[in-house]
This record gives sequence, C-alpha cells and structure tokens, in this order.
Amino acid sequence: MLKPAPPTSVSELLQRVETIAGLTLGELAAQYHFKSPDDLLREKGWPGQLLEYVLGASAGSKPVPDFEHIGIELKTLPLSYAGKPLETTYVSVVPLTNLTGLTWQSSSVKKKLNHVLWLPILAERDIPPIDRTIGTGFLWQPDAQQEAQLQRDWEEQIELIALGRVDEISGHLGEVMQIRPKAANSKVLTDAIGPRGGLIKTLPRGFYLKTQFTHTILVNQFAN
DNA sequence: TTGTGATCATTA
DNA sequence: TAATGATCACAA
Repeated sequence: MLKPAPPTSVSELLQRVETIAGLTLGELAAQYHFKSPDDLLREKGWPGQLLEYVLGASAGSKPVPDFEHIGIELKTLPLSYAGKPLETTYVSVVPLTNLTGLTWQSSSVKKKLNHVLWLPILAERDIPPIDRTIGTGFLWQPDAQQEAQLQRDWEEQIELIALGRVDEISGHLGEVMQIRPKAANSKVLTDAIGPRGGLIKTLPRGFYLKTQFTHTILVNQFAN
C-alpha cells in the first residue's frame, strides 16, 4: 500500500482510527510494508512511527502537530492487561535558557496538549511488539482541572529552572507532569542557567505525563 | 546537534 | 512492582 495522505478533516482521521482498532501492530505493518522488529530494544519509537505513517501524519521531527492541518497531536498509550498505562508519556523538550517572558500560555506543553489523539495499545511486556493490539483511539482536550494541574506543574518546575536550580529537579516533582532526562545517553550536555546566574552544562530534559494522569484520561473517556 | 517517536532497565 | 534515570533510531 502507498503511504497514506494526511487526513483533511477530523472525521476522516477518526474514520481511519476506527478502521485499525482491533488490529495488531504486526498486521498493520504488513499491510503497509512497514518494518516489524522482533523487540523494541533498539527501536523504542517503532509503535509511534508506524501509527504516524499509517494515519498520514507529517513525517520527521518538526515543531508542528502531527496532523498539522487539523491541529492534532498523536500519542500512543501502552497499556497493561489491566488497562493501565505502562509508561509515562513524553510531551516536549524542557527549555533551560532564555526563559524570560515565557508563560504557560505560550509554552510548548500547552500547545502540544491542546488537542491529542490517544491511541491505546495493549502492550504488556510479554507480548511481542508485532502481537500488540491497537485499541479504540479517541480525541482529548484537557478540561479546566487538568489544565490547571498541568499549568501548576509547568510553572513550579520552570521557576526552578529560571532560578538556576535545574540540578535540583528530579522525576518525583510534579503532580501530573514530571521532568526527566531526554537524551541519547547520560553524557549528552546542553546549556542551562546555573546557581550563580551564569550558564552551566546539564543533561537535556523532557516533560513527561505521569501514568496516573493518562490513566485518568482513559477512565474518563471510557466512562462516557 | 537537536527534537520526535518512545521503551528499557535499574533503583527504591 | 512502580517510578526514575538511562537509552535507542531517525530526520532535519
């Protein structure tokens, strides 16, 4: 099959999502002649890349939503047999310099999470990647409470960074969204504000949604 | 080199 | 066993 064109409307995207619900990742990959690794030790991003391809998301790493025309971000959500998220969800890189004037409203997190297409995958670790089943995808936008939680976590941790205290941040901070390393390995360094106001070198970081938060999104969705 | 797609694997 | 810190492939 040819590479699918980007969906031109939300309803078209949702139709495609319905079509793939219930298939395994391996079945989908075979249909589109997409590679199928035996494990994810070296291709951790494979589920997301396969789904992006099949649903017609813009390829590559651009600072725009996956479905640019309709402003929707695609996120796969790996679930246990019990239906709980197995992993945190990466959102975006954490800015560590040039924070002056940066606000929640103008933040990358706010933009990224404005409109998300969640695609649950039954992805317990004892299931080989190709046998993992795609669930029912659904659109989500943060409600007032969720946005308030995200904003509080963002502001609290960005303030620490602005104060030059990035090295005091670890994954335990944040009620629903944490900051953790996001790099090729622990030797990668980038600029950040230091305790005396100058620049220091530190590990690149990313914002991640905690599993408790994505689980709540899931429960709300399938309760309605 | 940096950002996007994430999961791996050791620690607590 | 959940969560934090570490890691991998690829594109631009």
